[in-house]
Amino acid sequence: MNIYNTLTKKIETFTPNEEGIVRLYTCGPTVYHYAHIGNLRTYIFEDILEKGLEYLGYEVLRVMNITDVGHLTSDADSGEDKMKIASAREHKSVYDIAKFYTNAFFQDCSKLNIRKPAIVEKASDHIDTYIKMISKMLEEGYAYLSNGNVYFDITKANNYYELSGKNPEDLMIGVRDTVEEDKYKRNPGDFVLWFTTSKFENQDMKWDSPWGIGYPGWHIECSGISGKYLGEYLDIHCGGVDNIFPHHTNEIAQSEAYFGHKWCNYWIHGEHLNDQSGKMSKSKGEFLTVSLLEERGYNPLSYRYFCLNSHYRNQLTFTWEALKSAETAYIKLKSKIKQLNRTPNLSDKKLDFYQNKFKEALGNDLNTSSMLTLVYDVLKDEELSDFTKLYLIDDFDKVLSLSLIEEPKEVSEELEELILAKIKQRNEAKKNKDFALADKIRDELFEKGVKLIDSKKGTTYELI
RNA sequence: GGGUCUAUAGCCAAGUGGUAAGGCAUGGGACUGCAACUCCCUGAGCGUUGGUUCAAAUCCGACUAGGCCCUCCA
Repeated sequence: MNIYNTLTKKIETFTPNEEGIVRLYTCGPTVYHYAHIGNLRTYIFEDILEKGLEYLGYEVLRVMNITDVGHLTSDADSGEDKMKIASAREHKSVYDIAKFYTNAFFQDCSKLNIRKPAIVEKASDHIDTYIKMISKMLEEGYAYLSNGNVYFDITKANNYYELSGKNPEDLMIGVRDTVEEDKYKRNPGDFVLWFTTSKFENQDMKWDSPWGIGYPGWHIECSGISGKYLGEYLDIHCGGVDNIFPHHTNEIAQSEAYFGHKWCNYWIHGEHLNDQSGKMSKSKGEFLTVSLLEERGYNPLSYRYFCLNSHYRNQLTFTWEALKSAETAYIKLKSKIKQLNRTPNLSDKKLDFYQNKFKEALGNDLNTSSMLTLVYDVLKDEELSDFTKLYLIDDFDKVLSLSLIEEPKEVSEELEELILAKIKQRNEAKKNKDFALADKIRDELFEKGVKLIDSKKGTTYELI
């Protein structure tokens, strides 16, 4: 499998540390609000990555964190804590907020056929791990105490700017006006590992530590959780592009300082979903959630199709028109598949050919667009039996997860009898040119969720 | 100011040096009592401009436009 590595800025052949096994860490959500569909785009891409690696025969050990604490708007000690804001907004404790939005997040994922990672861990459950790491970094001189907080000294890190490709001299401190310089830092780029003093004295989640009562910095949680569950050598770390700097940059600094060696070989980042005015955010424009799509009558999987039709490293612009077009395509595709004859008749002919093509597209930096095209190619291939087509599409759908093959709905005998009688009655009416009656029967059945399909072979029906 | 990415038909989009996948939409046709479903047909020379090459959408340079990042973000 070839994949783009942010660390080297090149497409590389993927080789895990241990043969056949992939240790994959994916940054999870900060659970202070509903996820918008832009957030979810990243999880769709990670889902494809995980399932794609499995398709290629790897065993994937995947861990995701839930950020429920310590996510300040900045390390410069300004701004506000997101969890705290949500807590005040909804008059709930931060714990309830976290629980509520964690559940909401996984519900959204489920609607998009995003598999929940086997290991999902809350940041607030691993305080002892962070304390252990921070203590060691202090002992070894990577970190220092200043004004009650523990900071990481980025000058001690090996190649701190490698991932982000930034040049320290060119960074503009305080590009955003809300960021104030923290005079207690040794270097402007240093970041906080543990807070005991901040502007938020009313922080609800607090723990005792060797440096006083406080809470962890945002970045340490991922290093801590990933190290605890996946060990010292990580194969792949994923997230959205916005995490490259500073979050992932800081994770590398911490983890490598703590472990004392190179930590993660591949960094893969998903691009953003934009709206027509640019980057999608929770604070401006429409707040697009999975629920909103559903309210507007869309199947969430149409959104998944929309994402897969593009590439995870391309910025994608969301418009309702584009979603509509994706939904039409998705419905048509499923409808074509539905017509395939399910009588078992598997031929090996071209099976390998298509499966290899699929692996090729997958291995080509997750070319989901080409993977989708292959579904269309299979459907069009006259040399394949219907059953073979279904077999291949089912196989591809293990990765695509678009629920392309629907099990036919069960029809009770009574209902079937009724429908067949109605169809017979309608055919009589048609024969007698009583089209009013024929249409009436069609409409009545439609209201009961039965759609009639007229073809040369006669009239059949399908449940909707 | 620095960095980085992108630019392919009305729209989404593949393309990784050998002469433009696929999807949606459009238009035409078949089927139908009408309709839905389905099927067939239907379109671009790849932002502009230099260069490298026998050959460039694909490589290099410049320009233009746009997105994103530079301590909140997926």
